[in-house]
Amino acid sequence: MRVVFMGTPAFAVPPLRALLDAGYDVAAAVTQPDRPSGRGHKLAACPVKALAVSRGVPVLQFERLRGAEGVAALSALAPDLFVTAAYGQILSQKVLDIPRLGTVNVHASLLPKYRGPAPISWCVIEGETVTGVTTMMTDAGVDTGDILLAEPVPIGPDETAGALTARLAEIGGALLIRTLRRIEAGDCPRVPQDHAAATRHPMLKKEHGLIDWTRPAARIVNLARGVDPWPGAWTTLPDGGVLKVWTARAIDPADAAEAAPGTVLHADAKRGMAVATGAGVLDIVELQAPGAKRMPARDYLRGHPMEAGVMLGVED
RNA sequence: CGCGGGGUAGAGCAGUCCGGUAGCUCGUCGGGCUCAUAACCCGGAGGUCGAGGGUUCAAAUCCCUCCCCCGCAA
Repeated sequence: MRVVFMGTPAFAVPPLRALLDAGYDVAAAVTQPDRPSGRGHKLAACPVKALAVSRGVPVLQFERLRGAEGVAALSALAPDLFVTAAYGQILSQKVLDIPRLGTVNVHASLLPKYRGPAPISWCVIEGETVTGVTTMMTDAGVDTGDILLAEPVPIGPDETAGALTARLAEIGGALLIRTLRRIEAGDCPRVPQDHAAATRHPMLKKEHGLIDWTRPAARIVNLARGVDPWPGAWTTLPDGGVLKVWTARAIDPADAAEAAPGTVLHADAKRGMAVATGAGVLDIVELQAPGAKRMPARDYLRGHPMEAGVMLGVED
């Protein structure tokens, strides 16, 4: 079977590797164009491109895949199937019509829940305990196509989006191969989604990491997990600097503090850093100060004494 | 050439502007005190000050080059 793979970030790497290892004829890997990024605006190849290059798979990059140039280039490959995984562009009907067998997408949630471009982060932010990977036939909508196979995956209580992404990617690679085998065998299930039960979450933005101290501590813990490694849960220090909260736990203080949400209850190298929230207290375990790398809160406090009573996240 | 912050003992930092014996808070090791403790007291070990070059009687500190880390922006 002749396949064209489309994907860009790290999540798409295991699926592509699985295709190659399973012996599929991958005619090309399509990724988002290299963009100036990172410090110094260096041009960097995305993870999928890096893998494709190392395995000798031709790489195609289109500013607009649905443009005439993209359609022509893809048609010329005469593919049986498209496989997509976090590609980053919406495929037009004209593109979807190219492969004989259609387009299979690997999506990191149990559809129809968590449609959209950042399902893993949102699952963790929302405090889900189970998510999964779904393979589906891509149609003109976003994550709306018929479901092929799905595999539930439990989310660890302390698992971050980054760690979960790595796990789901591997599971997604295996599920993809099982899906293709059954398509080839002609016995792959295919059921329409229950659109009424669908939920959709947006692309993750920097602002999604902003901590609202009036929310319960447990929710802030989930936020920190869900936006790790990007964009990170953050709040502001009195001097305007940004303090990122990477790891935290919710505690139920016996001394039931009645401080306003955002108030630092204590912050020292011995006891760590505790902040009042809308419900419960947030014990900050790992944080990141301006210009520094992430580190245990106790380490940070050794060199940066902070007085109790400081307000975090106050208005500018 | 996108903008900015940083690299000093195992950890987190001060010292750099204005050159002159390497400091702080911890950790660690040994001793003491205490019914006890994340407590307290005494003592010790531990550092090519990111790398290389230059200036100087003298460089963590001033000048040049390079490496690495972080934030913003994408």
